[in-house]
Amino acid sequence: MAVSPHLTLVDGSGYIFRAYHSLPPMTRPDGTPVNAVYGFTTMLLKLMADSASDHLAVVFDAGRRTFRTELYPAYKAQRPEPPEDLVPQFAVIREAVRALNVPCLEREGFEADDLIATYARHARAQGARVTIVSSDKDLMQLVRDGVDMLDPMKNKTIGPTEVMEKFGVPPTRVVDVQALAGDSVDNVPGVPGIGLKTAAQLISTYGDLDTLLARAGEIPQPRRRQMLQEHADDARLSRELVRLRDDLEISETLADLGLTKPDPETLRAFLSENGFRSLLARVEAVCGPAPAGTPATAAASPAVDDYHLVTTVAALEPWIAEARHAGVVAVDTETNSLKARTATLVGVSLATRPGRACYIPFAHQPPHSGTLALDGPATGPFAIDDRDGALALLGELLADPGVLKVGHNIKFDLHVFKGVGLDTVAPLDDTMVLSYVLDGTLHGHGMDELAERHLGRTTIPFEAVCGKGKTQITFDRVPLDKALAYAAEDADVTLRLHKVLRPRLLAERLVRVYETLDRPMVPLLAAMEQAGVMVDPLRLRALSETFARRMGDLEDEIHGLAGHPFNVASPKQLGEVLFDEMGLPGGKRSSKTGAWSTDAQVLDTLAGDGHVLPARVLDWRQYAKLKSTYTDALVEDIDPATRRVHTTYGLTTTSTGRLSSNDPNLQNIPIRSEDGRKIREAFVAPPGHRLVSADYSQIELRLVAHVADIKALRDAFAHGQDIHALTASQVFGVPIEGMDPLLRRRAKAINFGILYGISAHGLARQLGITRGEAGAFIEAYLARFPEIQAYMDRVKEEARAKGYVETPFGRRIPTPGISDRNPVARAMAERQAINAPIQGGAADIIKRAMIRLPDALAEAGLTARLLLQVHDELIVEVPKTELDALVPLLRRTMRDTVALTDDKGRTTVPLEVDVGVGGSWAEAH
DNA sequence: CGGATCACG
DNA sequence: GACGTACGTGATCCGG
Repeated sequence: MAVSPHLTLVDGSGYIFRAYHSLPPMTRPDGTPVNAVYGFTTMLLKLMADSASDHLAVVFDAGRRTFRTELYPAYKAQRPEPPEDLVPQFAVIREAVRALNVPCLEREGFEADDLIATYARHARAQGARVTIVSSDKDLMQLVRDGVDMLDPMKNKTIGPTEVMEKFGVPPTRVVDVQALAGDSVDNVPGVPGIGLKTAAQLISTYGDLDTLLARAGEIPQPRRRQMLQEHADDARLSRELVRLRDDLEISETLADLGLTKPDPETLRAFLSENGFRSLLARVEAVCGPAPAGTPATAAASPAVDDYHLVTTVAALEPWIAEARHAGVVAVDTETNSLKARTATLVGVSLATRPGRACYIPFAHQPPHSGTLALDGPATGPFAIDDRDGALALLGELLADPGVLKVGHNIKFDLHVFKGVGLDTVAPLDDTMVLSYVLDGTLHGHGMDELAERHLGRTTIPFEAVCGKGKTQITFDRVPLDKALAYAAEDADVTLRLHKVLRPRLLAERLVRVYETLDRPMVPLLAAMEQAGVMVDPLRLRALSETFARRMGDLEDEIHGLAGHPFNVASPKQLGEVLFDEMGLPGGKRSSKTGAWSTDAQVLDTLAGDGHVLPARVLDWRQYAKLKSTYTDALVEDIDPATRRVHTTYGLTTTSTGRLSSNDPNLQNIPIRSEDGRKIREAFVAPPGHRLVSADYSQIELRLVAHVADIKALRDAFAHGQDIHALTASQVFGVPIEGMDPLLRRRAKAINFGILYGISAHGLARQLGITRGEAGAFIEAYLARFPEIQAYMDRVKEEARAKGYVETPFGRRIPTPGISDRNPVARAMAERQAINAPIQGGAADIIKRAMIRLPDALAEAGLTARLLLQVHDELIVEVPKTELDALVPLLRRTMRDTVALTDDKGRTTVPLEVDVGVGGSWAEAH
């Protein structure tokens, strides 16, 4: 059966910039930067593997001058030059495309978009389907029946519906809308005062641009009418600029663009030259099997994986010996649950070198069949012959100081091993943490994703082994042959990832961050999770009842006020009651869904105007939140065996280096409201103990004073002054003595704004003042503390030049959006870049203190233990008898483990720690 | 499963 | 008055 051809056209420039900005700097041995080359190559390889299309071409821009710059010299004139380390990569990327045997299309005097339009038209004429790979909105005008787009950023297909969402008109009218709205980034003039929304509305009303311009006199709004009449020629010019030319002469026919396998030797040569060793391993997959006699590459591994099932201690012994001999072993556990602390150990896999691994079953069930005996008697073995003997051997290996244990998210395995009495796993490395330190949140750190990315290997998905949804089985029910293939691969892949990632630490100067900040956190967090915190269920249940009663009363009152019952928890129904039925003023519709907004800000304004219903809903919401998220849910999270709640900390989740806490989240337990704070009374110390809470005072502002080197702030901190009052006195020119509390509150908001990468709008919103007033405050602030502006400029520049920013301790935080063409997205990336070293620096400091603490406690002979971390606060459980010794020790450890110093080692800003003690968290705080 | 809302630092 | 609003998280609920 003939299948219609399918042509994929890749917007090469978009791909290049995406590759460049999504990867940290990389260089090949001769110093040439290659991060964009590498990213581009992997993206194109992935596209070739995933795409169902049989024709492919990559289209490039040929230069800056095009027929459009002839027409209108300002067009795209303010585009910044590409980063200097990207320029030399353009030529290499064209080499990459050629090495992959993919045609490159480009034409002097035209943009890539025009070639794409032209080739798309020809392909359609020959009955082919077309997919354009790009996230450039300018290409959306080409979408039609048989032509769609693939946005590689979001991995999302763009068809007529998506174009309609973006522009408010069908693809055929996109150029008209763009002609009216213009584009400040590309210098397309458009008509002043008309943006995307208005343009779409006008075009929808009048049909097309020419009709609109002809009938502009009918526009009711005087200003809009005048603008349209005065700028009609600008609109026509704009249309010529944005409309793509699809009538270029073509140099290749559709047949010339047919997908062909690359020549393996050419491809190998290219990959070797650029040092893409991990990609070399994929050449066979891309080009077909290598001819006999091809020399093995550096990343060579057995052609067939050497995986073994180990069911006797006698068979296990040589594996342990092999691991000792190698000095490195990858370890992975299989369990019947994702709750590591309580999971049953089902099996363990070990990998001793790439491609060689074993699986030791500990608790597999006999195969399950509906009617017994139908498959004959179940035959073993389903577990290793001598469980205790095997665990003893394994325990020695795990504790052997001469053997590095490598795991992927090894914190999970530490809990599982602890569950079978194996307490010591050291030394250890974690490939998930390595990946996080190297690449931050540029991509996920799951093993499957990393295997694909770094090894070009598609791993067996868990669901392929255990199924999913209702029919999912636990791992102990998986037949041993499948369990072996899955589990051994996990250990194998972990070891291979370690070989790729560990050397990058040194090359990219991240050894210190990994070794002194994140790796030591792994066993420490495991111990904190294991310890848990004691929670009093009676206290929580009593609160639940109180909250339920108040909610019931409020609900009755709300329904009465509305005149009928409705679901108060439904923002949709509430919005209809408030704005459609009651006709209250001030309704805002969300731009996305068109639903009425009913958030606290909106309700608070209405309540302030004397409306009772919104005020009651605010109260109801507070109780609903406290009850469902905390008092009800936390009771369920108490482990009956320990009577404690055990959270799980995320070490590789946040963009800045902070921890996260989940299942349950113990980093967002209420404190700001009176009712909410009561929940902390349920977090208690066991009999004979106390909880101690110690938190850093103003740590992020201190970091600002340090990184931006602000003399006035440094002095204020050095002298222990009230920092917000000082700010108010500087900005508003009032004395500190007898200050108006309103001014101090405003200064405090400005200080927070600085941490967040201040904007007049954000500050205005926070303080309920006008944008102009907020702007004036910021101006006054920057005049008083001029170093802040220099810091912000410096950070933005660093982000643009390197693609990342750094904390004072060397942690790298990628800033992928920093050169985004969309000014809103770019501004957000800039604020993130400004905030990241501050938030991340504070995270580094508390991590250092946490890592130091167990040793400090041991040296002092104390048994107190760390239970919780909440970003700038540590909660420790301590026997009453140790209290007097612990409090000063904890304070000193947090305050003095890390010092903020200048390049001569002098302290720039001191740290301070507030400590509280009590029988509950509420009391201690 | 995405969006709205709201708890924390 | 075009664009959309401060930085970083996770849990719960609704509604398609």
